[in-house]
This record gives sequence, C-alpha cells and structure tokens, in this order.
Amino acid sequence: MNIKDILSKKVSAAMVAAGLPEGTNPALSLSNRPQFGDYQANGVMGAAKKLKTNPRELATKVVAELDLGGIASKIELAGPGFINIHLDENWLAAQLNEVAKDEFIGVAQRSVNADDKQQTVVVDYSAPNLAKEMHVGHLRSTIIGDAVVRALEFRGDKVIRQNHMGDWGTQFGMLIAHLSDKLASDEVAETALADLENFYREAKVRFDNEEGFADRARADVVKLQSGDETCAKLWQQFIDISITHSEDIYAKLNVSLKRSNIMGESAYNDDLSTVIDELMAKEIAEESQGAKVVFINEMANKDGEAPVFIVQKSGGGFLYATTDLSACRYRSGKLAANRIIIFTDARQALHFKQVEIVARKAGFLPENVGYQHCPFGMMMGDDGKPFKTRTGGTIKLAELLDEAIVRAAALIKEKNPEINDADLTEISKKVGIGAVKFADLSKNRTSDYIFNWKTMLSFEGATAPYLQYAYSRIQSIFSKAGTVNNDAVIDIIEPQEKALALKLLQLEDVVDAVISECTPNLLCNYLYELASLYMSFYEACPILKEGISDEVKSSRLALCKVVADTLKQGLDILGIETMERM
RNA sequence: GGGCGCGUAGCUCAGCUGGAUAGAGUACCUGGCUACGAACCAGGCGGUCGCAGGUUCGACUCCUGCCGCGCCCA
Repeated sequence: MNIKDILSKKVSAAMVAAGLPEGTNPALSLSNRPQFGDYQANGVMGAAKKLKTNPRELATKVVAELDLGGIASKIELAGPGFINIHLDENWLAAQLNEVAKDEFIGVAQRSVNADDKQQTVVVDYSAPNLAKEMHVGHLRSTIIGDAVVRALEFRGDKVIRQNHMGDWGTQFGMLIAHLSDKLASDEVAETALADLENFYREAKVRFDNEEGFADRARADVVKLQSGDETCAKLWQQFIDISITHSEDIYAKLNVSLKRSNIMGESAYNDDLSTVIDELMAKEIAEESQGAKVVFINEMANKDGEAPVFIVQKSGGGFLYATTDLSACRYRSGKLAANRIIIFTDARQALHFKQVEIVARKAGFLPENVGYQHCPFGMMMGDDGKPFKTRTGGTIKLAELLDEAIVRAAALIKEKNPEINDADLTEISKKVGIGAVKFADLSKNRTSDYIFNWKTMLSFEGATAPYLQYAYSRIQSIFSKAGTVNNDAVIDIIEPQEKALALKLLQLEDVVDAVISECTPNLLCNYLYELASLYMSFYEACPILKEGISDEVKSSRLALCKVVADTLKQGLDILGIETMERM
C-alpha cells in the first residue's frame, strides 16, 4: 500500500496522455498546507520548462486526462501549475480497512517470486574493538545498523548481519602477555577481565614502563600470528570474555546481534595473502618502497597524481585495507550479497571509497552488487570537542544505559508511587533505553552531534516515551472497552480521523525511504507525527464517553487498533519496546 | 597543500528528486484535569536559512567565490 506510488502512476499516465514524454517525473509529494490538498504533483512545471511551453496550459491538459475517480474527491490546478489532489475520505477508509486486516499493516512483502524481488543484503554494523569495552561512540553504528536491518527484514529482504569486530592487531600482544601473567598468579580469566577498561590500562602501563614487557608483547603478537597454540589459547580466552561484555550491551540495548553474526577481523587472516597475490597477478597492485600498493588513478588530483592505497606494509604486515578487500570478496561471493551496507563513522569515508574502487577493479565486487558505506558523525561534548569524561576518559556505554534506566525509574516512581518493583524494573528499562535510542536514531546528520545527558535522557516532547505513552493510552482504552469487535468498519468523519488515516497509509513509503537511504530518523519522524496526530484525535474524538453511538465507537476502536499496531511495529523496527501500562 | 562534511529560532534538530506563507521539540508566556492516563492537548512568542554573487517563473535545496567549524589524506 503506497498512496504516493498509486498517484504517481496515475499522474504519469495523464502526463503521457497530455503529450508529455514517457518517464517524465510527476514529482509527487505530500502537500504542506491543508488548502493544497493531501498530495500535490509538481512535475508539470519542470516539464513545461523543458518544452518551453506555458506550464498552466500544460497542467490544464494533464488535469483533463487525470483519472482519479473513486480516489480523489477534488483535483485543483493552482498557481503556475501545481496539481493539488484532495483524497476521497471513503477511499481512504476503504484502504485503511484493508490495511487493518493485513498482518504487515499494509507494507508489501518482497519475496523470491514477487515482482518486487527479495534481495540478499549484508549489513556490517556495531564492530566494537574487543580490546576495550564498548563506549558511547559505538552506540550509533550499533543501533542505526540494527534499525536498518529490521526495516529490511520487515519489507521482506534477506539480511545477513556481520559484526566485523576488532579482534586482531598489535594491541592483543600486550593484552595476552598481561593475561598470561594474571593467570600464572592464579587469577581466573573471568575475574581478571571483569573490567576490560582497567585491564587495558594496566597492560598499557606495563607496556610503556616495565622493562622487557613491550618486547614480550611484540613477540607474542608474532607468535599469535604464526599460530602458536599457547598464545592462541590466551587470545581466544580474552576474545570470548570480551564478546560476552558486548553481548550484555546488546541484550540491554535490545539489539538483534548474536554471537553467530560475528565475523571479526581475524576471520579473514587466511585469505589476506591470497588477496595480495591476486592484486599483484592482475597488476592492480605493485611494489613501492618494499610495500604493496595500489595507485588509485580514479582519484587523481589536477596534476595527475594518484593517491596511494597501501595493501601490504613493507614488513609484510597486512592492514585494514587488506581485510576490507577480503571482506568484499567474501560477502559478494560466499554470502551472495546483492547489496552490502557498512555503518562506521565518517572518518572512514575515504578509506571505504578506496576499498570499493580497488575491489571493483579486482572483481571482488561485481558491478551488480551494491556497496554502500553509511557514515555518521562523532559524538561531541558540550564544548564541541570529542566527548570525554571529566578525567579525559571515554564514557562506557554500559554506564550511560544504567544512568538512563535509573532516571526513568525515578520518573516512573514519581508518576506512580504505588507501582510494584517488578513492574518498575521492567518499565524503567524499556523507557530509559528507548529514550536513549530514540534520541540518537532521530538524528540524521552525518556530521558530528552534541551529546547531552539532559536531551538524551529526556522523557518529554519528541521522545520515545511519548510514543510509548501513546501506545499505552490505546491499550488502556482497549482494556476499558472490554471486548473489541474485530469486524468493525472504520469510518472517517472528523478531520483528526482523516489525518490519522492518511498518516497510517504512509508506512510503506517511509519504510522504503529508510531502507534505501539507511536513515532510521525518517521512521522516527513518522512515528512521532503519527503519535502526535493520535494525541490530537484522542482529545477531539471521544470513544468510550457517553453519547457515542456503537458504530462510531467501534469505528474509532478499530482506528485505535491500527494506530497501536503501527506504533508497535515501527518502534520494534527501531528496537524500542512498548508496554500495556507505564 | 589536496579532498570530504557541516553552518536553519536562545538551545537540540527536521526540511524528501528545486515548489506555494521555512517546520518540530525545548525554553519562555496564556489557557485546559469532579479524568476514555496532563509523560498530554490548544494557542502565543521566537528566523536577513553563515556571507556575497549566479542559474530559474520559483533557491534552505543547484553552481561559483569567500568566512567559520570538524574530519580525512599528505
């Protein structure tokens, strides 16, 4: 169900009938003012410009050919050539009654057999560095990626999650050397690694100050990479425990990543030399000062100098570049991806651009496989500088989430002093975590953004609790109403009902936008607008009060049901939970 | 030095492929609970869209040049 699609096709047909070339963009959009109808088609003006004809006359012809019988109640020509479409309320109601019966609330499902083909989409997100604990900087990749993943799945695509964790590199030498000593003095790995941040700091201090430790650490890296069993075992212990830390965060955040989605950097080890061999054999890479490099001519500057992309260091070591190239091949080959999406911060934009160019040239990424790096900005403090604690440390994600839950609990207790502990625990978790996620997901900027405890943990205005509250209010009505008539027919009488219906029928359009541009903030905006329209409806259109006829009552209850389903489903895509009472 | 991104209300941010009078939230002010849950609703205040040109019937949106900030590669 996509109103915009339906109208676009109709207007396109009318444009062709009026003599415009096939494929002219009808430029359909939502009207921004009630007097301009519900949707407007602005394409005639652009087309008239190209043909050097009078836009108004052309629009008159298009309107004459435009057949919206049964769909629109009024079509108006305005200004230089705007075509304003007022939708028929009966048509809207009929569509909504269909949607009400659909388990996907009107969102068409892609599948292998459908015209709208299912795609296999590999999504690379979260990817924390296992050497340390997850901090606030990992929030964006994790939750934005997860929201896009769920949106893709809701639309019917096949998604393969890939958690490209940082589980390899020189720092692990220092960590396993330190771990080895801890275990030798009878400490249990779980205890030693209970606080990863501490552990890392201790190891770093030894590395910088302790005689001989740095050499040991470097030696351990070499041993680890050459397959030494003792080192490998220590490394595995470290990795396993660190992963458990991440899993705790994922569970708390309601993020769908599982251990089976982990495909860390180390997983590509065995393939790296092959990647280099192939690049050399295809004469894409060449030797330069002992290293293997690719000169990227596609990105040459005005003087014809191509940037250098190093794929193997002069000492023989591999880099992120090598791993990412290997990942391209694995994902398009073994995983059979039609599309690859990677969520990392914006600082890596150039890197991934170069990876794509090289991977395409090497055939690791066939032309028909999409490769989309989705960047986002860093988290900054109030001073506009990278976000740190007072002592200059990073803020642990776990601590932020706990703080959110504590604040939510205080608020809930204040609003509802009688609440029992079990409910309080559950609700404060959903509200607190939801607030943090929504605050972040609702922002679209690829540039940096200001982190602020107050706004992030706010429970008023355009926040997750507002949406959760709308949902709970509806549930409250249902429980008061008693039995709900499932065959009830929705009628549109009041303007608030029409506004709600129109909004509800835009879900597929919004989900598609989220999927194609990887921008969950569009869904956040949509859900906020939906909830807001519901709140207005709630004030203006009584349901259970005296004097409301059975027909109106059951119609409004049915409307409430679609709103509730849409809110729940939409929030679920964002990984935000709803509740009956709050 | 080269490249990428950003500058919109006091603050935090929307603004879809160029469209009609630039929108929300927050803060501030005014109303609304003998209750379908006030974590709410209705209304008000608040903008030279960084600056200057250009293209266009029409520019926050596209182009050019500055200014400021951030990042990446040297």
